[in-house]
Amino acid sequence: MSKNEFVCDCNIIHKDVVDSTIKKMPDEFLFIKLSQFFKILGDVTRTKILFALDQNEMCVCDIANVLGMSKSSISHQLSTLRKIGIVKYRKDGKEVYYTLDDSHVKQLFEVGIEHVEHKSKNLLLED
Amino acid sequence: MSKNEFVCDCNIIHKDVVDSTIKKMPDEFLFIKLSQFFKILGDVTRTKILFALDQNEMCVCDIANVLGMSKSSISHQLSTLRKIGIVKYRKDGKEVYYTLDDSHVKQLFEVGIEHVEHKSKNLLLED
DNA sequence: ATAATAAGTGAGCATATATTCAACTAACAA
DNA sequence: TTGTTAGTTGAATATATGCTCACTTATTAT
Repeated sequence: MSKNEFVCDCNIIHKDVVDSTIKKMPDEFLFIKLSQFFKILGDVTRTKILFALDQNEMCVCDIANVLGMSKSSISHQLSTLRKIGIVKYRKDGKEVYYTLDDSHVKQLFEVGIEHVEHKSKNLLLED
Repeated sequence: MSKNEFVCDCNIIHKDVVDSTIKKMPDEFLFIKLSQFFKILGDVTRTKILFALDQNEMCVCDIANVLGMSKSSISHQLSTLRKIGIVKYRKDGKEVYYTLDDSHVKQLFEVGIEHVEHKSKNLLLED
């Protein structure tokens, strides 16, 4: 009787595969961190903000104008991005200037765009 | 009077920056597709499933056992992953075997893990 | 000091979504 | 045929989250 029979509502079909995969799985903490990071990129507004900041340093008002959204919503999102440390800012008078603070974001965009373009190409071929 | 004054509840601080950034922004469709793709990776369960499938081809029951979750929840998630085309499957008798169907996922994991490890290193330094 | 403006923030609302539960289908075995 | 098991699916529930609104803070100008 294996432990796993108590965990899931089905029998183990391939015990060897299951066991070897479990051994290779990183710990819970990494998965939580990893998915939290991807979740940040999983929102249109944040994706746009990050893409925009990758082009230029900008104040909140600038970003709001580029995206055509309210200062408040942008500020809320920037606060999210600040908390997980992928943007940084400097104050200058009344304005707060934001910049990208993560080299990985750019890399992820590149791979992500490659994916999107690859998939839309497939879509065309499927027609 | 610029168009943008009607779009946002604030004045444009840096019209040149705003305009040049707007020019560089890809169209809405790309942002939607891009964030949809990242959103898929922004869930702990899906991240684990994809990581597991990157190690081995597995049936639903196997995956459920590896993650310690119900068949039903895994099946729901696999359906999501199928719909956007990042996993594929083959039927063999009663079992359905899933595999990764996207080379980009692996790349994204690598960059993502790099990010997470970089950030946790920073966390240690800040103490 | 007072007014104006950039930015931040908490509450509330609307929407999205992850899991559970129960019912169902498909394939195999006795 | 009947029972068993792998997998799927729809509905319901609980939770998360993005935006708006109203208010506050900080800074500058008059």
